[in-house]
Amino acid sequence: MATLAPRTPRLPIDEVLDDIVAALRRSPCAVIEAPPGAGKTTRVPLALLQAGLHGGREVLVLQPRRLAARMTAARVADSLGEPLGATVGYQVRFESNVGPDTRLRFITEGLLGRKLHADPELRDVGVVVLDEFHERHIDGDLGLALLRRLQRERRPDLKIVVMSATLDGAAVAAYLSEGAAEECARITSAGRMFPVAIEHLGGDGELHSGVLRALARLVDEGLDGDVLVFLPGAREIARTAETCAGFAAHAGLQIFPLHGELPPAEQDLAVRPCSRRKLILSTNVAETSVTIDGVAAVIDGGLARVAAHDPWTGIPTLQLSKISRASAAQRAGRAGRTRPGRCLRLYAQHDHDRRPEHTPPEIHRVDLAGALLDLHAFGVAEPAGFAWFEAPPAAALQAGEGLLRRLGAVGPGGQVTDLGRRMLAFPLHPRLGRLLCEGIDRGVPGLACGAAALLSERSIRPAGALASCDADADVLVDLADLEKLRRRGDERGLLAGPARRALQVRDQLLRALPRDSRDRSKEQGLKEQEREDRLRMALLAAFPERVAQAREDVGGFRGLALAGGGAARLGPGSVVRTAPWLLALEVEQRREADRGAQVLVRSACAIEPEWLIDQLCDDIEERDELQWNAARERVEGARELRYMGLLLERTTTAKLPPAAGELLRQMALAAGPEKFVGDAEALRGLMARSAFVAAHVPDAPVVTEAVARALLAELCEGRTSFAELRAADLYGQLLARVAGGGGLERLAPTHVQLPGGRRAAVHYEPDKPPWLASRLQDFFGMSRGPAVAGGKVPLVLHLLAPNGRAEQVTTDLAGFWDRHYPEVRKALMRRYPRHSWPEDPRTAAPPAPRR
DNA sequence: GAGCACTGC
Repeated sequence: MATLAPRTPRLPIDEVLDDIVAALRRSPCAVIEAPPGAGKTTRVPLALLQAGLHGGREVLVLQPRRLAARMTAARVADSLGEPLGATVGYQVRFESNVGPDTRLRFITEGLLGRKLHADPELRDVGVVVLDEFHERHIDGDLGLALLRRLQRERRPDLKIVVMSATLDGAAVAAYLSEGAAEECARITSAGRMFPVAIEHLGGDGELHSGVLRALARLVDEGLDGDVLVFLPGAREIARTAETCAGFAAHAGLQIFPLHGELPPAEQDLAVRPCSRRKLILSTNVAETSVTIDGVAAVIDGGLARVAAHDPWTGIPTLQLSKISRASAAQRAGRAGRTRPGRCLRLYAQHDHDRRPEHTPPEIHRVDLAGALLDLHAFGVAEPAGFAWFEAPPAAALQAGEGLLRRLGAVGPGGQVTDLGRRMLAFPLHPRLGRLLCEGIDRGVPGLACGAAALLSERSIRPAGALASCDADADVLVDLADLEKLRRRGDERGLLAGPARRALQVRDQLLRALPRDSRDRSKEQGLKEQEREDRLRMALLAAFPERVAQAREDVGGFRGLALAGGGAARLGPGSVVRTAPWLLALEVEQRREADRGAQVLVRSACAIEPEWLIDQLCDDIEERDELQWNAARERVEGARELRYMGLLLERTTTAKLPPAAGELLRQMALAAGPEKFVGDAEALRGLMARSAFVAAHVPDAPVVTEAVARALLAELCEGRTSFAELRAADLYGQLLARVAGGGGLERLAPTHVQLPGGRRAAVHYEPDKPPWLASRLQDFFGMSRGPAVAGGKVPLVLHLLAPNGRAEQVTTDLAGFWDRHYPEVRKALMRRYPRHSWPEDPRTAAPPAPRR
């Protein structure tokens, strides 16, 4: 048996290694809490192996990141004086270094799911260690739940060890003990960190000038070492670099930007020791993924961009938010790795103290479709009843399940369909799995592999690159450039790293194709236009609800109306410049403090409206009964109704096959398409606001999707009208609970009645001053907040005519605003007591915090 | 004036 080389230094965790081993002999599970510097990653797995707890099988160590899996494996192998791939090995995507004698295997969290699909009993594994569990990635959460289930049902001998730096270990221990014969053991260790002196500088003014002030202070007070600055994004980094350039040069500091889009060589520059003192301007990469030695001081801007997923629209969001206290502590700790340090926070102490303790774990934020498909494949028919470590929000579960049904991956009984099984064979999001299956069925597997690779990895073009042509799809142009890169090494206009990674993923997908679809000669025999059309149809199957219709340009951008409701803009990098109908493939809803919510489409694909009808008819006509039900659900779903309205504009029911035509006709007869569209959207808004209210107001009435659907059914059958619904106070009640008064609901309808009896969907165009718009958005959840400019409230109304056509009208509701501002102000004062709220918004400056 | 960080046979 391998033993530690004598030169290995002692670490704090060594004090408790015997306790850990003893505990695991008694109990099947253990939780180890040890702060950074304790040495848990390098010592604990090895100690378990040396104690023989693995029973001759493997010890599997889960890491959140590939780099960590590789590096720690190398360090542990080195501590044994062995090469990698002997006793100690690692395995990450595209790369593996293990041998026949390997007993300690470091893998990424994402690989565990793949291993479980290959061998549901994990027969080669004796111990699983989940490292850095406090980061709470969805793969880690899901991994823990699946391992617990496996241990209880089929592998009582399997040992589960959870290691965490800052997490409250009690919750994990309770989860692992719940209903078990043996309690889960809990062991804590000291860490090894140097003290960091933290100061709060308060923050008014902009980030970049705040950084300069803090830097000047550090230099003034005798800075000795490097400075690490945390900023939310590349844009802020560039701005701060500009602002600090002169001072830094004067103080002998060299500036290094550090963020994810930089090529590895430039990232290395920021991390490596340097002859001059460094000023490193970094995003969150430096919080967990990259460690930098020699940092004497941290300047923390207190902000980060947080990615999430909006279950109500199915659109990914990117929101600038305040970091949690745990995250702030982690950032400060970066100054105390090798010596005592300082941390200057660009926000006030009271601001810090009021922040949430932890960043919400991924399971509360992200799209669950992939995780849910895995669960179904592991035999969990009802994910809502699954023993999650922490259950995801009900709305997200419903959205994920809905998407899986719609993609045809899961049937109504929660069983994985044949199509779903085929999708599971690929390491891709279910949408992209469907894209590949559809590409195979339509005879273009090669093109589909390329498109799926591009859509699953980060963009291959620099941010801000402008469209170079007018084409049918961004992925098609990207694929042509990837081909140039592959054939001739031509990197022009591309980001070399991401482009090569996309090629690597594409090749992996090509290898994963079923044997009988690997022959690409037939595909290559097709005319180019035919091939591309087939790919675009496959994309429609993968993104069925992301249909969009072009509208007039807004501020130089192509305006889009989304089938699911709401407006979007086509990014300037997209090549889809003229197509009237398209798919929004890569979408992002941004919300920044100083401007309203914006939906930006970065990657699009032109489609023919007839395909929409074809797709619907396919679902209705050609599939079995389960599919028929799914299609019916699709048509009946509130979101679909607007989509149906758009469809009805372009076609008549006469062109449809009988069943589809009948369904459409019945629905159209029930209320008329314009009513459909209006009421469905209003209901969706109601649910969104209700969810928002429920999150902020204890005991608020909640309108669940079931209730909303029931109401919708009543509307469709003519038993009630939207006006009655509103009169019944459900809608007003909810808003009143937040706003504390009547009248406000009239500021937030998604629809209004116009003179002449026309209905209009309302989209508030955010304008200056933006601060009020962003505050109001908090009230109305998903709806765009109104804004005030010089006393005028400009509103952009998308009028939906009975034929489904939308027209855009800008109007001015200044008088309306004047009548209601006092109520709004009262509510704002209650909600944001630390700010002073002007009597008259027309003359007001942005609110300043009260001293 | 428009792109946080990760990850998968």
